[in-house]
Amino acid sequence: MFKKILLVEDQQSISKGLKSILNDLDIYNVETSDYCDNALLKIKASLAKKQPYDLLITDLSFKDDYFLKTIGSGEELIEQVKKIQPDLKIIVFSIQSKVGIVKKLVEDYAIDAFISKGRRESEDIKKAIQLVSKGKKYYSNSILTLFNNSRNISQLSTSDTLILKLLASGLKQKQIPEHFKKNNIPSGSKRSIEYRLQELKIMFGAETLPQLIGIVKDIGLI
Amino acid sequence: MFKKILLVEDQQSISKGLKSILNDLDIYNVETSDYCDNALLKIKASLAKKQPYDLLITDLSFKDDYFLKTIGSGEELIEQVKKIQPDLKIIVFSIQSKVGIVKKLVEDYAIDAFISKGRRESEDIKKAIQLVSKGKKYYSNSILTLFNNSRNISQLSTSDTLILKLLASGLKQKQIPEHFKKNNIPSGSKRSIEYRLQELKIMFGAETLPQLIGIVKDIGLI
DNA sequence: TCTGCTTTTGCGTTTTTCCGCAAGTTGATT
DNA sequence: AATCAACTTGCGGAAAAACGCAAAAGCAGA
Repeated sequence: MFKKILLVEDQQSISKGLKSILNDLDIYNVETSDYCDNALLKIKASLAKKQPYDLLITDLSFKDDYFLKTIGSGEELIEQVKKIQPDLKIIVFSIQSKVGIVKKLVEDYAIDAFISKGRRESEDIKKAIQLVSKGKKYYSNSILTLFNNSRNISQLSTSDTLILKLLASGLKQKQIPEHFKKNNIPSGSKRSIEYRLQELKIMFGAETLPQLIGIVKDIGLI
Repeated sequence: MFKKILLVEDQQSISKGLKSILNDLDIYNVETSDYCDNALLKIKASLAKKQPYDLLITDLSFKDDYFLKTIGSGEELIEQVKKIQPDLKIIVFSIQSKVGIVKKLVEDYAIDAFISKGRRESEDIKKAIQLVSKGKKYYSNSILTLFNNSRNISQLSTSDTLILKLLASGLKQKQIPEHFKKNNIPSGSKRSIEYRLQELKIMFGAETLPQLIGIVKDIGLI
């Protein structure tokens, strides 16, 4: 199991919550940092002292509170960390599972786990920590489906998420073309909406529209 | 604003999180209790000392850790509290928004706010506290729709939630009759499923099936 | 038991969604 | 400029969902 953990999270409540979950797993040596620059400094310092961390748990988005910050997101932090300590295990714990970012994290930075905040987060965290400590990967369920297909899912366009939001708000899919036209959004023909919903279903592994909405709600995409 | 608050919540992480949200509102005099019996004792004691609480924030479900507990749920706690201090404002903060329980809390015990944990909880909490301090009520969005209709929604049958779960899991609604038959669940004809989905849509104020699934996901019903 | 209400069920029609086909568009690569 | 792949769009038909109607079943209260 892990011996020295760094937790990077700016919302105090969440970081406290995570700590107590870690305690449940008999992990107590957890340091915290509430912004990325500070986290990177800590990692550098511990490397220099030859007492490196063996796990980094980080959020992706941080409040813009600090004047002197150079690293603004968990993504950048991970990029920097990989340069100085490539073997450090990384678990990302984020509310915004933007498909493109997740894909980049998994494929380019080879993060060891991705957990989306929300329902079942604590179970997910426990699972993730146990698996990662054994050298395995863990990606929370709904994220997993994103990688089970050949398509390029890096960028969900804003109009894709708009379609999903409109559906979740009660519009029938045949009403969406009208909405697109009214707001001068391109590519809004009936058949295009159908096509894109089809693609979205494939992308998220959904069989039906109701399931698709359920999944994107679970992921936190809308 | 409130001067003396009691927070009843057994998960330490959440109670810490709530405290920090309260701090954002410049509220610092918050006592906490992690099980119901203890909470009731505190309320009695403070009444006796003529320094009563003016707000109670409580969860509904608690872990079964304590040997000597007599009050096992937030619901029972509220029932007891109403007997000894009827004017105490009550905010319920719970993950399980079982429709029947919520309805009972609102209609029978006249709780001042109900917030379902999950997306947007901190905003909801802030809104709730501000409104309740002005003597108003606040029920988080998705719960509200439950009360905007004449129907008796106290009891969602288990097969109602089953239908919703099956839909969210990707079954087409025409496949549901087969599933009901296979598992010997009564009232599973195609037309019945249609009828009950119709009722559920009315109940939750949904126009379409995808929206219905979105709503029950938000509520945490499934 | 009778009465009135809700739920269940079947049937048939309308509406909506789904999807194949084919032609046109766009944008990147060679 | 030619090419290729992905996206857009329209048309039309198949599949599924939505819904009105009406009969039957179930159930609670007078």
